[in-house]
Amino acid sequence: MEKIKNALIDKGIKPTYQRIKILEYLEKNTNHPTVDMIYAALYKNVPTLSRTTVYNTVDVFSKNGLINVLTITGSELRYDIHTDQHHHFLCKKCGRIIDMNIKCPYLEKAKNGEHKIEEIHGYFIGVCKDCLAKEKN
Amino acid sequence: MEKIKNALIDKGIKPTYQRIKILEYLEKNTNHPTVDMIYAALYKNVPTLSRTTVYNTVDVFSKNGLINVLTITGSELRYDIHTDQHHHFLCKKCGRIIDMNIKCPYLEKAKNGEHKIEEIHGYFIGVCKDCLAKEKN
DNA sequence: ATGACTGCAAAATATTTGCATATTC
DNA sequence: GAATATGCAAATATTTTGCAGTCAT
Repeated sequence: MEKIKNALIDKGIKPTYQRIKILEYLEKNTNHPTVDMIYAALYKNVPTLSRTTVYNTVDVFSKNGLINVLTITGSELRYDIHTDQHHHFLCKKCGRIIDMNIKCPYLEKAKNGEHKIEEIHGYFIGVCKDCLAKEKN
Repeated sequence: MEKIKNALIDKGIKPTYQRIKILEYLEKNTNHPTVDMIYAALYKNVPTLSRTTVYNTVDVFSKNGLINVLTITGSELRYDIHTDQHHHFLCKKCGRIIDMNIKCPYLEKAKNGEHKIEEIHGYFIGVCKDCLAKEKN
């Protein structure tokens, strides 16, 4: 918890109790949670927590590059601890988002174009291997 | 209009007046419109048109591969006539979505992985060249 | 102490659903 | 004529906003 606190201070973000808990949750849960999943999980231990605070906090975190925002499902935003550039796979059966470790030098090259590119996102949609296995039964 | 009608029949979609008009609009307007943009534009000439019908129709079209769904902005879904695989650039200043003609064989290779991949999406976020030019003034 | 953060309730926005009517082949 | 599509109104879900009170340094 002290480590997370310092990570926030380093970024110039005031390390409030709620923010530390939210960042802690995002570091432990790499399943790309929604705001509501973060809220529901933390509410048990932090009953005064408000959804508004979760919205505010993920907004602050993403503006400071601590986390990424995924727009992949189209119905809600999902959040992801910022690590090395990676892509995502959305299973249309179970709804899980799975990390894909693919390097794509062609996308990187686009940075030399006429527009100023700040973020690169890649994602795939299909059926994950677990759901494929279930289908066979 | 007859050509669009036949395109729908070919896909096994009943070519109703509303559907023809919506597909016609999407062919002419490659600016990746929202449902509301489609609705507002067509409402002038088709006053009985309902937003529900536009939602239904883009759903039918995307399921039949006539159009693509873009989740890039996170606040609403946007639609794009299906052409060759291409990627998108979202300008965070003006909100425009611009087509990027980049081929990325590395993303294609992911199809050989353990998950069944049906769609490949890539997008970039940044500041477009027009907004960059304006900033300099 | 002061400026930033939190949390509640209400609002705004986007999308979905139920159902009666209309349209297509 | 049967099946499908349309359109309205109401419901749902997500996210944003205004504001009063609280907390961190």
